[in-house]
Amino acid sequence: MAPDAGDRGLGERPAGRVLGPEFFVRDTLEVARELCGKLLVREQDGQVRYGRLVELEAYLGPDDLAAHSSRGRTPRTSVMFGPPGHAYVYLIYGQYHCLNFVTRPEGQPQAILVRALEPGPGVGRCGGPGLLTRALDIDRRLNGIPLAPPPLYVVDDGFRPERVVQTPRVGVEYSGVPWAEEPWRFCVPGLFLSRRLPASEEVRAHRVQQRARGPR
DNA sequence: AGCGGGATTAGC
DNA sequence: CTAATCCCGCTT
Repeated sequence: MAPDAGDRGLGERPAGRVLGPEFFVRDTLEVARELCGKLLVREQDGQVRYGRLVELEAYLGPDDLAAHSSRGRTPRTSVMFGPPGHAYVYLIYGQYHCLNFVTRPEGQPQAILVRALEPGPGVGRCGGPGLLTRALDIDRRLNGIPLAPPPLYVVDDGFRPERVVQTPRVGVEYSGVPWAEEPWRFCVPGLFLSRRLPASEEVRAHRVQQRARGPR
């Protein structure tokens, strides 16, 4: 008899390597860049949904004044000060949740914000940090959990993006120079980004796509 | 106890 | 450009 796994539209775990603490403990900018193109997987009630990470921002606290951890350890930000490879989830503007991956060893409060996801199986529209968490039903219940299956984890399925573009981070103007200008937003050019890239990069991305499509 | 603001989004 | 919406962190 066929086992009932994979039936009823539950979906299956994507093939690949699950990224653990040894991946996230490294230099935050390096981790952010390498996360581009990896799969974010959400498991809930036996259901598996996932999408590909296409936009991430590094927050290098405590020195980085745009990072929550720059104001010291508080109940809200305590997870950022903890061990790597954990989810830091917080509520923003009273209505949206933002998902971060904690990086660096315990005591170094750095993290990577997930800003956009190219939707995969079971994932609807999700163009922005507050919308992708809604699409994957991620909220503060998941704050502080280790990134491991289940219920939330990252998979390297072997895909390597052709290009990764860096720009300044979004919505941190208040932190002032140089923090507001550091190019710590990492994007895989294409649709699904939370915001458009600088015009020069859009043109480049368009050319790359045309070349990939081929002439005619 | 009160107050101001925010790593966002949708709508005018 | 602005309202929505509420938790958090700091001041009183």
